[in-house]
Amino acid sequence: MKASDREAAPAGAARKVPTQDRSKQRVERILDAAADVFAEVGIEAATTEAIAAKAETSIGSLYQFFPNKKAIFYAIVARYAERVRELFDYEVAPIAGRTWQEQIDASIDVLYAFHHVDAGFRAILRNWSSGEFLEADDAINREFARRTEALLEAHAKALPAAKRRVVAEVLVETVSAMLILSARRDPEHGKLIVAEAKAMLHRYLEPYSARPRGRPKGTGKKPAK
Amino acid sequence: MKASDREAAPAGAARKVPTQDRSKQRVERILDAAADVFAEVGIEAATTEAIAAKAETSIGSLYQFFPNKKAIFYAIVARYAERVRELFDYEVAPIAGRTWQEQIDASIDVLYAFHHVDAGFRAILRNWSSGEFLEADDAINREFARRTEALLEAHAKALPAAKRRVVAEVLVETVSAMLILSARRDPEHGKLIVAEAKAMLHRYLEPYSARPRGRPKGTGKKPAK
Amino acid sequence: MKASDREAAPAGAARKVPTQDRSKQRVERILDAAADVFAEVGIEAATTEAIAAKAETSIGSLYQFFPNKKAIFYAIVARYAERVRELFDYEVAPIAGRTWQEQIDASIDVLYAFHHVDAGFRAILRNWSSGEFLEADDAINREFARRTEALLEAHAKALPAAKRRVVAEVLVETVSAMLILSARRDPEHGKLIVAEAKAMLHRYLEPYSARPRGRPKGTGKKPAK
Amino acid sequence: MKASDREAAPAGAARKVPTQDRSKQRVERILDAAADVFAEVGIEAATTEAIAAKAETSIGSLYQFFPNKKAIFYAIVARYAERVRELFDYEVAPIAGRTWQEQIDASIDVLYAFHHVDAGFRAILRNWSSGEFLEADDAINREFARRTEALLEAHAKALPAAKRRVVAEVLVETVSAMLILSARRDPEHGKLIVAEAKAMLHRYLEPYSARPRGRPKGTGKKPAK
DNA sequence: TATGAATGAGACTTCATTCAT
DNA sequence: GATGAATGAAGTCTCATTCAT
Repeated sequence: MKASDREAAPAGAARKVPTQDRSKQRVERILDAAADVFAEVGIEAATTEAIAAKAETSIGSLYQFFPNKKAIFYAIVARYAERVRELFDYEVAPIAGRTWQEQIDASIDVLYAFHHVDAGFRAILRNWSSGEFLEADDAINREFARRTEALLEAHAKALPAAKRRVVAEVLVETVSAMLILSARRDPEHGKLIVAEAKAMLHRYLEPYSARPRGRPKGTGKKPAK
Repeated sequence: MKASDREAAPAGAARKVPTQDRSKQRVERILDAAADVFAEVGIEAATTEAIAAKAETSIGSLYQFFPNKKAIFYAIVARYAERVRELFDYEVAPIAGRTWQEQIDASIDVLYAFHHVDAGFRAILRNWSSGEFLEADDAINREFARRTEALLEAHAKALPAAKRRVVAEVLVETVSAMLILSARRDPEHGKLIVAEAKAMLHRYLEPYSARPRGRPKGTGKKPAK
Repeated sequence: MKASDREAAPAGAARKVPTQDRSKQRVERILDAAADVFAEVGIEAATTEAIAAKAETSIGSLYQFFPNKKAIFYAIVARYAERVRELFDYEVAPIAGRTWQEQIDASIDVLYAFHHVDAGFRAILRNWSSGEFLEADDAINREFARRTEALLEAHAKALPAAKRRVVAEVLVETVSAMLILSARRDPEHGKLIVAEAKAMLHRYLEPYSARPRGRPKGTGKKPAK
Repeated sequence: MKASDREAAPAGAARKVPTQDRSKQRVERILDAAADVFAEVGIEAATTEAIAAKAETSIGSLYQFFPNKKAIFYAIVARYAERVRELFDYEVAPIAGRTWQEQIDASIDVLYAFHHVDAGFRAILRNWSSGEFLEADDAINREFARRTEALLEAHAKALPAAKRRVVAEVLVETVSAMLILSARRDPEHGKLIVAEAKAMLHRYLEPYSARPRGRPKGTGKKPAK
């Protein structure tokens, strides 16, 4: 009657805050391993044992830091959200002075590069995701969306605040979908897709962009009929 | 989907072609049930037994028609692809004479309505999906893409044939992503998302649209740059 | 993420009512095996796997009939309660006409014999019991107590109804304790214990026994000091 | 009122705490903690880690003093046996001059009070117990039994020495069972049970009690009758 | 052909105990 | 000595699939 005493642990955070260096490293190793395993077999099919094995740890150690499999998933999501934040801070923020088109392109390029290179990120992003993990899974996209709203506020002054959220969501999900799609095709073709995505977003945002004056009629609405 | 890895059966098609009517009905009942179960608990969490129970059959019978769980998934995907084909044939094809914008909108509306109404379709579309099922999952989107290429051929004469495939893919994945996103929000907000999606695609396709110099009224837009 | 989907099943009854003969037999085999295992290693230490093995079944079959280990325990308890009921019906009830002392003795003898012979009964009776099973464990003693109250009603007319319950409880727990104690000693000594137990209960009940007349002072109360 | 009170440091206590003493304190802390944990979750469900945590030590230290979990259990049993001995020495022995009924009652009262107040004692006493711990478990009852035999020797002169052991065992197990039973009912009802237990034992022992007219001086009580 | 009981690999998780620091 | 991270055997339970009836 051991395993059944489970109490549906909160699953929110690490079970034990790894203060010591060795522990912190081990947690990182576990997360790396989990990202790999998720990438290889998918999130549902990933087993805690496989993760522990790839992390070269015992299953017991894994459970010392994470109360259950879901917690590992959450931790990975959080880590990727953080990585993406950094990516934007270092790669996109510095060009804030350029045109908004350039900023869009830079954002996409940065994400494309990371997505291209990091299988774990691909796995997480692809996973919209089955049952258990559904709650957590758009954490990353929400993070993107928040960023995006801020950018819109700066560049799309013509856009009513209320609409900003919708536009941000549309942008983010579109980029996400395009990254996934491009990863499913060979690199050559994948790049064409990214290029098209950029074009699409440029055209989509054009009417919203702050354009001091001279837009014919310009609310961003299509002229009736 | 653990124990089934043992056999790795071909899984491609029904184990037995149901020539008899009763069999065909039973297969349909199983697929209906499976769609329901997938919708309720997700594809990985769906159990063959639950599917059989909802279909009011025995698992034994289920396995008479499908060699394994994956085959059921494939069959459902195929069935939805067929449904979508029919949907386009009946709802979109008839308005082939209207403007391409109207056709885009009609396509989206039709898909939105179906997606909105059919939980099984939502489940399948959302599932890009975990490991095992990955191979099958864009069958539906490929079907969309084929349709879309045909439409582009008719309307986007300005578009080099080579680029058509990319554009079609982009369109399809975008629509798909927007449907999923809109289903994740409350209906009110979901409709705003769909509206934005339409706007985005209109603007995206504008430059590709056949533009015999005398476009009836123009949109007031000047081609970019 | 399979095993964690557990929903704390009701655990009350068999998961599947075994209607067919083969199933019924199997359930019996499982219960027999469980009783044996419980007897050998104790209830907490008994493993479902050991039970299945001793029943010469697969663990899967075991779980087809019992949602969890606790349910097996409950089922055994219920079965023993039933057995004891039968024992009383066949062995004690027929001598209802004799003196109450003879009925007490017969009851104890019957229980002693069963307890002596059935290791599973010993295991259950001994188990007052650890944590999880506490709720269920005096099911048998409650059954005894109910019986006993009925007997008291017939024989101890002098006893206020309110007190009957207490007396019945005391009787039952005492008999139970004596059986357990006697089983812990060698048979020789064990019999002495049983004899003493009878003597004790005779003397205890004496004042309560309906004695038409001529009891020296008799309300059953100890003479005022 | 935990074990630490037991030390009653010798008058001229050294100011330098010898390491041995510190160890002893730590052992006591561990035992206190273990008793608490046993009481809270049961003996099988108690984990060494929980015990160490409650004792504010590390598991490492715990294993420095106890080779395994069973040893902790044994040590607690031994400690409770000692406590009971003290209880009798301080509470029952002083009234050795009174009637044997009063001594019985006092014994029961003392045990009832301790049992009522000390959850750890309840946990131990209830645990007759699962598998592993079975061997140790009647250490306490043996301690009772020894005491009881001595009392019988003094008061039940009519009782053949050979029978004394049996009677003592019967007494002890009965008292034990009654304590456990009373603890399982609400306090009100529990007290009725204890009262009945006293009555039962009085009547049971009556015939064994030495009843020579000339008991030394009597306590002013006149023997019944 | 249909049924559903039976199977058992394998998933997740716990916890007594060890051992490097 | 003290600490607590690490270990991994073992436990409970699930579920895809088979096969006797």
